[in-house]
Amino acid sequence: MTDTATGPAVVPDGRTRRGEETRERLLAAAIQLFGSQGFESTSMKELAAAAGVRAPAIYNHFESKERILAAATIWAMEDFHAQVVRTDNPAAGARDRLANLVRRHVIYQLEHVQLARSNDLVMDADALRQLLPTDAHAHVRELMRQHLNLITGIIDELRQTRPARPSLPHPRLCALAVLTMCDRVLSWYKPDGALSKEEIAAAYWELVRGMLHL
Amino acid sequence: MTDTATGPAVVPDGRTRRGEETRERLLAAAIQLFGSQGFESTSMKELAAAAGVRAPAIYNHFESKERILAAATIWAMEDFHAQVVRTDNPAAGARDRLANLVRRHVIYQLEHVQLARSNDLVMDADALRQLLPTDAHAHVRELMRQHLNLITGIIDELRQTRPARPSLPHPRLCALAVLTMCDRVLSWYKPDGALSKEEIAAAYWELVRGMLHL
DNA sequence: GTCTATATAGCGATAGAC
DNA sequence: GTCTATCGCTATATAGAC
Repeated sequence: MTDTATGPAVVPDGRTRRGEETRERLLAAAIQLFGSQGFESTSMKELAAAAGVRAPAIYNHFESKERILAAATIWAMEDFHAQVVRTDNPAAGARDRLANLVRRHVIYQLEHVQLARSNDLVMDADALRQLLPTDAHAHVRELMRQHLNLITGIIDELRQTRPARPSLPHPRLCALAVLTMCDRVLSWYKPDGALSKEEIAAAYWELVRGMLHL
Repeated sequence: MTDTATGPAVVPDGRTRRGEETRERLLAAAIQLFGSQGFESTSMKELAAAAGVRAPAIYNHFESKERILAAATIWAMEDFHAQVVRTDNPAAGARDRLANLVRRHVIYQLEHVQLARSNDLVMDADALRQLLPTDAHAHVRELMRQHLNLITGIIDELRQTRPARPSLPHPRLCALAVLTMCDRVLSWYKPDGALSKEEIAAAYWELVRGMLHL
């Protein structure tokens, strides 16, 4: 039917209701399977089974496997952006804004493991990014750009309000380092560890704080 | 013939010389292609073409596609370990040792892009790690463990020699953060930037230094 | 919308000549 | 050791009944 990421603008009637639910189950399954196994290693048959249908039924909702990747990626990126980036309060102090952005980023990764892993897989691998249709590619890049610009601006503001140590790298480099660290929290946090999510986030902020000499 | 990573211990005679060269070209092609496209997206035909042979000839050197991944991964990991980890001088001061480990790690990533990317792909993705035969998996894990232990020990030593800020996270957490940052340098360093490799490495050390309050 | 059945293509891997 | 030819299988995607 449609393969836009945000879904139809109209409220579905009874006739299309089951189709909508299947579409959503397919998207959820895609995020789960692509994130844990990778895109190429997941077959349409496997994906369909995870959503409770047969493989050909997928094509009633998405025109190709790549379009499923695009829809799932955009959905996951938008969710991250809404919960981490858009909750920033520009009226607050720069230091609090950065602390909250780092904290929400880390907590998000820990609370949405599969979703975050799915995002990372697409963000990291050039190969996967090339699989995305150009419109989805542009959409995702724009969201990443906004996030990076936000962090860079805050770090820049912090540097101007206090006597910056001259050896500290350029704000954009610092912002990239912070984002990279937050993105990769799942690669070293072991859920069986003794630390809670909040403790991990606090430790993370402590590291970032030191890194930027705040 | 054989698919060990280190190659045969004897000097090859004239008869097997061409075979050795083909094997090495296959390994180099595997690192290049797996690193840029991913394992699943690279076909045996493609791999063979990059090495200048036909697909069936691969099976004279490796018994399966997974064994190529294992040999290429171990080769790349050993190379990294030899150039970054084993060059550590235990007699030097802790701070210099850490600085050099960070610097060599960053420079290595920048100078061996494809190789590093290949390593990262295997290290990060659980899916890829599961593709490795168990012996290769154990080998790789042991190298990673040694590296992490080395960094952790140095950070621990640094903390004991100076009045540590109590809020700083556990040495192992700090070590993981440092390693993660170094591993991901390629995700944010754009080669078209104005910074040289040495400048990138210096900026990186500056960030790590601040993070650990050194 | 979902199904069974199928088309079409490419995959990893093998057989056997040279 | 490398080749041509091919096997057996699975992949994505489509056709048409319901």
